[in-house]
Amino acid sequence: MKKSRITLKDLAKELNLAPSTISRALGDHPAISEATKTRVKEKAEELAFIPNSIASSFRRKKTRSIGVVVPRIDVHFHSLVISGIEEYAYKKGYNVTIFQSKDSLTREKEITKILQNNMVEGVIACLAIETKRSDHFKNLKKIGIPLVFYDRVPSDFESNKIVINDFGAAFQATEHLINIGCKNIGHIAGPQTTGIFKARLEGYKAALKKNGLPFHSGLIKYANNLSYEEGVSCAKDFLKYKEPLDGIFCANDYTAISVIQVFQKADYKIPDDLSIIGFSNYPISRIIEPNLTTINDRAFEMGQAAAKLIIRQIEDEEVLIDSETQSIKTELIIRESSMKKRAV
Amino acid sequence: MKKSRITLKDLAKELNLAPSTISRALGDHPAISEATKTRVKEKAEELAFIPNSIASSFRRKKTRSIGVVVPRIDVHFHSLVISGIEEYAYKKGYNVTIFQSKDSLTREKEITKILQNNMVEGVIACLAIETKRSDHFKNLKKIGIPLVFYDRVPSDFESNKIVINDFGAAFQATEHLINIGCKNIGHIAGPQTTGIFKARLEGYKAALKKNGLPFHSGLIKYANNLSYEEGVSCAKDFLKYKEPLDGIFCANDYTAISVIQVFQKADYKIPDDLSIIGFSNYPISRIIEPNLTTINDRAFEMGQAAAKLIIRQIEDEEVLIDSETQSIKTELIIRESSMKKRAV
DNA sequence: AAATTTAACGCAAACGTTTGCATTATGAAT
DNA sequence: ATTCATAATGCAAACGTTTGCGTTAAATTT
Repeated sequence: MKKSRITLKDLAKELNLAPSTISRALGDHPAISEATKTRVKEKAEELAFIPNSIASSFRRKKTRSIGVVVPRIDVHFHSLVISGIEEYAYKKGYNVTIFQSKDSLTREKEITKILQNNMVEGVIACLAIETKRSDHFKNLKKIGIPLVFYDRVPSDFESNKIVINDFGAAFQATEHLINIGCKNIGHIAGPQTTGIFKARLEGYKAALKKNGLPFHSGLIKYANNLSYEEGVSCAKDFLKYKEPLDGIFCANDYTAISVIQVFQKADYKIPDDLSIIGFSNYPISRIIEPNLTTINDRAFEMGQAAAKLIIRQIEDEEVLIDSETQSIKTELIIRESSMKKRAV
Repeated sequence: MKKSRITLKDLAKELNLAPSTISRALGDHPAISEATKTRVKEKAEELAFIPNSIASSFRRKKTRSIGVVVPRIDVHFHSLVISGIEEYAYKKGYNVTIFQSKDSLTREKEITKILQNNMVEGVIACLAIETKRSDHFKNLKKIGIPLVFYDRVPSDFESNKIVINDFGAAFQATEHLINIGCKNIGHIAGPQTTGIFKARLEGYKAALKKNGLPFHSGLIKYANNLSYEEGVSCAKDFLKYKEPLDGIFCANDYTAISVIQVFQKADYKIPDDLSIIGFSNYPISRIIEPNLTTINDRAFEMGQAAAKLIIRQIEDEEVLIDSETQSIKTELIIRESSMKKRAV
């Protein structure tokens, strides 16, 4: 098990050169002649020399790795973001280390503590649901570790953010329902303690208002975790509403699918009697019948953008920008669940 | 940005102690008196001392991190495995660094090369689809890095593996169809170059054979990537089969759902006319109507088992076991798609 | 021919922590 | 009073790489 591996010094001895020369030769330093460079590289190849990246990291104080803190890896949205991060980071020669907070504040605090150990050069994070105050992240920033948040971003301090325009997307979705002729439009909202769900609700309301549609509080159902099961119960409530709904915009796809199924069982024709729109473009949305109209939140691209931003922050010597917020363009994907056959 | 952080030496000077004493005090070494231990710890707290884990890793040759190589992070199965890995690793004080091969052999080779840089103490991997020979992983093993494969494991060299009994699970699923009265059972098979799909096909065949059901090659459709779309086309082929099928076992959930939808459109009643079973217990399987009977492949538990195994290998001084294969128990989840209303 | 530049490489320190061994002080045993 | 064990701490090297600066020899200029 314990093989002592070849070091740069070994190479040096073998070639009768100084370690510094080896180091520079392998790093293509201009002050080394081409001749010795190839000599060194050949010998390195021959002896299967593998540089000790830990020693290197230690010496230059650069680990070329970034930490990612997500609520849960197995939530499709986050796995897409991570994929985007890895994709970009890999290209740039960075590797990514993952932590899941499991939406627990305590665990998130633990993680931020761990991340202070010089392990990572930058941190990308999505706040845990439980997190209201993010001082633990401030500590990271304080010791000079660049920080980028995505999706659920802190509201209590300035920082780099990758977000989508939840308000705009919700507005667009709701207005689409209005445009196809819906008059009684409901909304399944997420927990209002979280900014993105608040924004989606506001977008919904704004679209109603702009188009002169009345708004009743009964048209909104609040869900805590937007699970499929919660969606079912919200949908059943909607069924009992005083007048029949003809459109529902849901804060995510799972609840939207609940609505489809519940209303179908109640003999509603989708989309003719009721049009439905979800949020996130989960794989299931193009499989469920009718296919679900939804918002493509471009999770993968968010990840890429986050990685790009954090790496720029890491590498730029002179950071002039104190903080930056990027809003990724969303897209309304219109599918069957909002295509009425009757003319409008 | 560039704050020079407090080091262990600084602490030592501050307290008029030797660095070695500080190190030992913080590490609760028995040879240090309780008095100085608390003195040191208090000062450390006061000055917000954060140990430099890179320096530590460098000195002790232990990084406490494990590398994970997956085809794609955003495939639900893998994100669940990663979640399981992170969960266990985190508890044990390890962190996990993720790489995606994107199912490309070249990229996988690049990654294994990177992983030789002393960065990680162990590697957990699932082979890329393209990978037939896994010499690049042998290199890792050669330099003493413990290796654990999961799901798609190499067949060309001995190594630690976390698998499920694909044969047994397929056998159980098929036999369940037989038990509820199916006589003409089809199978949508995955690429036969991959061991797990081969085993699922074999399990299907074995169940037919054991129960005296005839087997026709027309009962099997081969898919390359088992996508939803491929499933649709396989299902349409099945519709044209000389005699009507009454049961179909699919190598994954997506194709099973295609089958449900295609046959429903052809006015089949599911499960009465046709019973269907998928594989993997994807979230969609409990949402689609009728709910899909499927195999729980326990991805999360596989991840946990892989992490447990790799950490044991890392920490055990005397590794007596050369290689170990763990087979995780699967579970047939019976849902509506295989519950016939007529008695059998 | 002497002075100066340039090219190529070596020296040695440094990064922050850990650890085997040595040292000192303290109390116990002879 | 001396020896011996024990407890608590210090010394210094080591881990492998990088880097500023010094050195040498060759090439160029005056």
